[in-house]
Amino acid sequence: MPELPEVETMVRGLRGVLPGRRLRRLEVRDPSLLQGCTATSLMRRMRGGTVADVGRRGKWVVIELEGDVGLIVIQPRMTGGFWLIEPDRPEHIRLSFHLEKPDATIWYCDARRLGKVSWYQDAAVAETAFGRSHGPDALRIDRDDLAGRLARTSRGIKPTLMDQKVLAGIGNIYADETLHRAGLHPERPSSSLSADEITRLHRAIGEVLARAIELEGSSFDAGYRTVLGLEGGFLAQNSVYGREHQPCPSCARPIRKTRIAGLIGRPTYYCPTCQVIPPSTSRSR
DNA sequence: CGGTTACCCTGGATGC
DNA sequence: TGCATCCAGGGTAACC
Repeated sequence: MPELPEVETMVRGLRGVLPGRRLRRLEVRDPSLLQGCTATSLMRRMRGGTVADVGRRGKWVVIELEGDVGLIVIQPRMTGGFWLIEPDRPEHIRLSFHLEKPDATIWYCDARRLGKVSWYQDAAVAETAFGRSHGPDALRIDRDDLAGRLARTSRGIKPTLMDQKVLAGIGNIYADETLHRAGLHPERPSSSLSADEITRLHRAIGEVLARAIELEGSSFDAGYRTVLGLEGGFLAQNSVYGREHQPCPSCARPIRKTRIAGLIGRPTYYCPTCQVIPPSTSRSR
């Protein structure tokens, strides 16, 4: 579920609590999430460690420990999330961070278990691993870098925006919102965008993500919540995602829901009036 | 190599 | 109520 704004919200929540705290014990309740390390080795390493910092790389949550303890990287994927409080006691707990002074527990939960947890020796090793599968962070990429990356591919602009190797952090919701804000059809070949369109798109990415972070991300159903168990407010103010048949905020014509090439089984929402493919760049369908 | 699809998992919503 | 079906915010291996 979580895309950049949801992960950023998790990280901000954790950052208020974890840095400086000593970890009495890390409990791995579901070893199948671990990548490249065993539950025993991870628990042994973490025991007694002190958290130095919590950060975000794309959609990764990075928890760095002091000394040579290394760092834990958590990829929440679709349904992963953290809980700082006990509403009842969350379901689907996969990791428990048992803190001390005062005693407290932070849970990492993941209903669908698609998320991943890994351990890295140090920040440089983690950075290298990240770089192998990711481009620049969507909040930091500059306009010309984005332009160069789009020029290199003819696939639809939406699958390209969601490709973490191109830029890191955008998923299905924010791709749709960004493209609507920029007035671009999701199937426009990436390399067909004009300089002006790229500038618009770059600006829309920054604006949409910043707004979503302010509103603490997007919640629906029983999915994503902030670390305090609260719903994010973005989907109450967004333009297209999840709004099939509802009026476009710009032109009031109905939003359309569809499926597009390159994105298997995932919905795409757009405004057929505000987001059109110019005749010169249309592809046969 | 670029682009696309199958598949990983499971809970919740919807429909009959 | 019970059961079947569909749906989902991500990512990667494998395929054409």
